[in-house]
Amino acid sequence: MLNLIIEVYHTLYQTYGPQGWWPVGGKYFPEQKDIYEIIAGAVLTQNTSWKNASQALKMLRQKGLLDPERIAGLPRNELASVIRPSGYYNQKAERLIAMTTLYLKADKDGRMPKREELLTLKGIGPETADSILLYAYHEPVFVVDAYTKRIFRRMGVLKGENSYEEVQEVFMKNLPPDEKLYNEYHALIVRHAKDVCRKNPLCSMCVLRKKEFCNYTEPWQQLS
DNA sequence: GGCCAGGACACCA
DNA sequence: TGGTGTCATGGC
Repeated sequence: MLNLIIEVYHTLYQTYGPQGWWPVGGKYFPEQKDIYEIIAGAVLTQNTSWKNASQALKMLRQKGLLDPERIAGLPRNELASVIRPSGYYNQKAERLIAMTTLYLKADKDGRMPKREELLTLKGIGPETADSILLYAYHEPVFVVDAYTKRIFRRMGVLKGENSYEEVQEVFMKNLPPDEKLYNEYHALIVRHAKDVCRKNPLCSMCVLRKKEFCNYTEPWQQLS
């Protein structure tokens, strides 16, 4: 299992190369985007294409609102109308204001928000919380999403484990705690799922791995 | 014109 | 716990 999870990473990286998700940043990449912008992006992209989310970010920037102090004090309706392109704008406006308030509180204390704190906010679930910790604060936390579960279940790596934390544990036990690795791996999974998984009736990994270990068949294939 | 995206939550059995 | 409905725009 250990080799498999690492091997898949290398295969994906060799196939697609670096995905350039939120800049790896920190001391390694000084041009890193502002932490707050990454946080806002994480909320705005929930169940939404990055194109739509970035449109909303652009609107915020144009109006000079990509600023936690201003967003925290903005009426929900006003914020909602600005972030409209990201969809779910009423929900997201409320979530973004709550998230921003927590960000400011932590920042004032010179620290980062804790995972438990993030999860107490309505609308911040495990994936968004971990995305914020990983992509904004460079914490070595593996981000699990629906693609991860689907792909690795098809491959047989995941079997019974279903909950977010269970799946996360499988990856973190089998990978070194390297935030740059986690950053790239998650982005590569999303890239591959979009490129191949969705368009191919067979397991996506079959394409990369030449059907060496995948025995997945779609339900309609089992019938015939 | 239908499908779905870098989710989360309330509600129900 | 597991399944389903809801939130909503814009790109393909």
